Amino acid sequence: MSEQPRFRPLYRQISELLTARLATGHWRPGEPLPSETDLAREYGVSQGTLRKAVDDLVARRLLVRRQGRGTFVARHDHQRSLFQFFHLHDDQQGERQLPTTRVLASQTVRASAAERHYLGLDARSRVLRIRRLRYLAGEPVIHESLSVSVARFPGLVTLPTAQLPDTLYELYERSYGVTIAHASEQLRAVAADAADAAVLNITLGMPLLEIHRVARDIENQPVEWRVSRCDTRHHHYLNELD
Amino acid sequence: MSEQPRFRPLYRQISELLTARLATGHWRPGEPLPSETDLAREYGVSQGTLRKAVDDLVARRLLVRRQGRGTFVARHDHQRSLFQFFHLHDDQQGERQLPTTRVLASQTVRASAAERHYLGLDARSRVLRIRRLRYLAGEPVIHESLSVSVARFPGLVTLPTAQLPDTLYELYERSYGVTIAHASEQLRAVAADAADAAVLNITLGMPLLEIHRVARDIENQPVEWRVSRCDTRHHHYLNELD
DNA sequence: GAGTGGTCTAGACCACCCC
DNA sequence: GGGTGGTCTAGACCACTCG
Repeated sequence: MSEQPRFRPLYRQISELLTARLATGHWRPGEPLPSETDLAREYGVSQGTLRKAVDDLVARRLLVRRQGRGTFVARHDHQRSLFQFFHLHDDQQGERQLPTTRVLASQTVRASAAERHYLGLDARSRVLRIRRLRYLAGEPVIHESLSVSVARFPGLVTLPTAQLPDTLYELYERSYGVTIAHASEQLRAVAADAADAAVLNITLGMPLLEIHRVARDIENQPVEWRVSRCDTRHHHYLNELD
Repeated sequence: MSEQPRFRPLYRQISELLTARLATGHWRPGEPLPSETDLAREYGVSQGTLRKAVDDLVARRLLVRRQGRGTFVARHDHQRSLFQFFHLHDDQQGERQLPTTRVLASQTVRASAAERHYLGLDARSRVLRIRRLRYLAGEPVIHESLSVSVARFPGLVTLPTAQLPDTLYELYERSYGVTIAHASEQLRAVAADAADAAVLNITLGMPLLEIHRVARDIENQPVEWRVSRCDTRHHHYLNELD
């Protein structure tokens, strides 16, 4: 009994066309789009309508406008990782920074039930599992495990772990044309297990902030599942409600 | 050396005028504003420009548009509390609901250093401190302490604790004309202390999700400081990143 | 100065709600 | 049917960037 929208405004249709075109990689990250007047002519609408469509993609951070220069396909640069995806802050309000990373383990295995569920995979799928330790200001703070579908990232398995960048989303985008557009996180408090204690240099059972994250691409398909366990004695997860 | 904006668009100026007018209570929560054409005429701008100004307040959830009916001052109803301010979800994706509440203690005291800091109070200010237990599906899940300035909420002190509603923001709005417009939260994992253990019916030292929240009014002045300690064995804090 | 995004207008028309 | 928000247009002009 779901309601069908009786009316789809023009700008909505156009924003969907633009989204689809972005998803196919027709324009690459960092590239400029044609000017608004050109795009408006191409789609046969006024500049105002075209702008409303672009507004939508800008709000979803798929495009970036720069006055006087043009409209560009958004990239996963440092700033975006920091503000959209990394919410852990130092308790002393110093300069924010992204963590550095050391890979602890990496293997390809049959997807577990949880991985199949969160990544939308079938029973025979294989995943690449990476376990890593992340440092802030030189101190180990995050013990993290993540999984991606091997089929979705062919060749990633053979990449030496030392060559994995700190921010994987840049790698997904640059090497595979996969753009992480949004993510949903579940937070809980858990007790440190033996593995956590060993690498984070803390005592067994100490409270950790556990973050489950499913990251999705432009078309809302799940791409990566990640569980981060964070030592919050000197850091906190910041969330602005507005 | 901060940059001065060289140019302030008309719609920005008007959205500021509208915001100021809302802050004074010129229109009350739930009330309709004049129609867009009337407001546009009043401010001497076109409907398009007036709409852009209103768009801004709608995005900040200060106003709500209802097609065919009008534009209304937003209210702190159930839905808004649930979606904007309450992020704790049951692990079994059932119907979401707001917690019920039992007040454990209530007192007025000199503001502590932390309270003065978070609420922007001076050394002699007094605060009302409330400690309460919040239940989801009948189970105690959140052990919460909150503080508000006595000066800001005169008379609240004398209200019988049994008459405090589950969602205080409705009370602030209805009885004092104070609208909570946004909040910022800091999350950490902590160990349950004796008081937590007693009321949440858990063991000492068990990991809890601690949420510090400063809630601010339309003019960005801090109104309430709150620390919630949550049992996350069967619940999680949900955050959508997009 | 040429080109881009950003603002603003006046007016027309559409979708929706309620009387 | 009358009023409200929502869409769309064509055109003008402004602010900004870069060569």
